[in-house]
Amino acid sequence: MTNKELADLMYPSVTKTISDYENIYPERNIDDKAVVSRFAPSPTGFVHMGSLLASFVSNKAARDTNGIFYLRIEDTDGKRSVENGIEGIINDLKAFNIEIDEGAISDNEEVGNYGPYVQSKRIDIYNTFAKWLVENDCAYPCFCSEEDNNEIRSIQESKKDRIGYYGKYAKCRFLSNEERAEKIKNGEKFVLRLKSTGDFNKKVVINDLVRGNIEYPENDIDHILIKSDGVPVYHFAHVVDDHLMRTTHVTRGEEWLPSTPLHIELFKKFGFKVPKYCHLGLVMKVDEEGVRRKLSKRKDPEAAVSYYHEKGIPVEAVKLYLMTIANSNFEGWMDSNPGKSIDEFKFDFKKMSKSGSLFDIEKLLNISRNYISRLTARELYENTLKWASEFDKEFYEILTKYKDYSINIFNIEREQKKPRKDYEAYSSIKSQVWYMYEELFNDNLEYNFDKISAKDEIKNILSEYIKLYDENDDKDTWFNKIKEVADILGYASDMKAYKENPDNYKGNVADIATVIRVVLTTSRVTPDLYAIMKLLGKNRIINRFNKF
RNA sequence: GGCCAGUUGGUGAAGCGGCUUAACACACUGCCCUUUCACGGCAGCAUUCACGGAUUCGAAUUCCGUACUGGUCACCA
Repeated sequence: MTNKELADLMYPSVTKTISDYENIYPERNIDDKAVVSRFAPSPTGFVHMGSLLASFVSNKAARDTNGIFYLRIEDTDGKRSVENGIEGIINDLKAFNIEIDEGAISDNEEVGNYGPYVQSKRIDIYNTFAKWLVENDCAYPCFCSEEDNNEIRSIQESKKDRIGYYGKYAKCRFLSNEERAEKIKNGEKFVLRLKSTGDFNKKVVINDLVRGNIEYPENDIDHILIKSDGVPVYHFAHVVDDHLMRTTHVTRGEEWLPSTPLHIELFKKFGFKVPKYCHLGLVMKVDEEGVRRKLSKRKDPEAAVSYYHEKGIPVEAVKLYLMTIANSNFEGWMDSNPGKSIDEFKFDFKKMSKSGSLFDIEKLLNISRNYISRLTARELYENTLKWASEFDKEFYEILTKYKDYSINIFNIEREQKKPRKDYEAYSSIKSQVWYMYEELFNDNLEYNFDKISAKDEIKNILSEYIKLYDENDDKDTWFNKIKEVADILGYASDMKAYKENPDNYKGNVADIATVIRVVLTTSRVTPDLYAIMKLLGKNRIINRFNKF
């Protein structure tokens, strides 16, 4: 019995040939240097920080070269799929402005000429390629059960042999086509296995854009290509899809490095060009026990990109952070190109770190803080309002009710060359401006006084001060009045004099200012007091003085 | 256990054989500026690049070995 006859028996429904598909999906008509890259997640519903980095990087590489970036959904494992999982991923990408040229755009729609972009809809294609492999003696049906495989494994373990279905252990490889046909006709379940011609003692070189040349032993394992349910495994789908979709750059996590020799063998068997590989280091974190490990979807809330939305960290800040992890020269580039957009930065795979980088939330927050500080008061108001509408209803209502007032608050020491940097995320703003709103400045206030904390003395200072306060004062006059209070009550109004002889005074102007600040806001850390008092107005100031 | 990769300060990292008495950024500490809070400025923070050997006039940078960390070895991706 010929291979052709066996192939027909195994895949009776196949009507097309590989060359039919080559015609349907021709070489892309784009520049030689243009990168065709993709993001290929399982539809689990949300994007992991590591995948976001991968998609960000491959998107950037495509953009930089006027290439194509597409989204392919790898749903060959039903267990990993989640209802509306595709939409979840698309929304996450959208939120980060990662634009897709082709691929799935919702749970059941897609755009582009190289589809379907959902693997479960490509079974006919896979079968065609599978059939070709059988015909050309590159693959065979395997009838081994789970028990058979376990047995092989335990023999290998006891002999200290390499684990796997290969060489003499590949039982079904030695069946005749007649035997195979008979089993199939009897309705026996089978998987399709690669008939590997690799030699473990020979080396294959992976030319990785991130890591350079890596040598691996050739693959000699007869890997499963198509499962008994007729659905391909990742390895097979990767080779078929990335060839047919004319991918030039495969960007994926380094966990795929060990199976790359298998992928190369498959590409070569088909006579396809091997794409360029870019294996990225994993994104790590240090957990409570001080152990460095991969950022985990289950254990680490910050692994999910939705976490950054809830926190109110601007998308742009996250992108900036990702770029600093991706290419460490990015920060320097930013400094020497102030005001330029991240889009103008030229990304380079070769500058990526080979080792997994630790996810540094402090650094992210710092970037976010800087980013927010450069927004105008109005932009900050709009962004915060948008965030609050989703995550803090109370604050949303207040912001809506006091729009202009809120913008004035946000404008304190903003829109200047060196603005304040006190908001690290939209979610942290409320806790830093709450005292400006009467609705929030009510009972159970906790005052955080510093040096002066005796109630009588504070009352004293307040009553002296309120006699002098005039809300029409300019900043100098305003300050001089605080000095005046200092003098009256035995505090130093001149800092230099105070520093020379601190013992001559009860304290200094700074202490007086702190008292006023804390009574008005409960906090020792606030923006410019003068501006705050202007916004509060004299009536509320008096109320708060009395309330204390 | 086999195979592969990685290992520079608290963190992200630059470094590609002499320009490195190891850049830059974050964090931290101190000082200065200052009415407060910030911002900013300055200074400090690895005599040393996991360890051991080798090559070299010279090594964080090349080679070998060891250790550690991570990945992988599924009809998961």
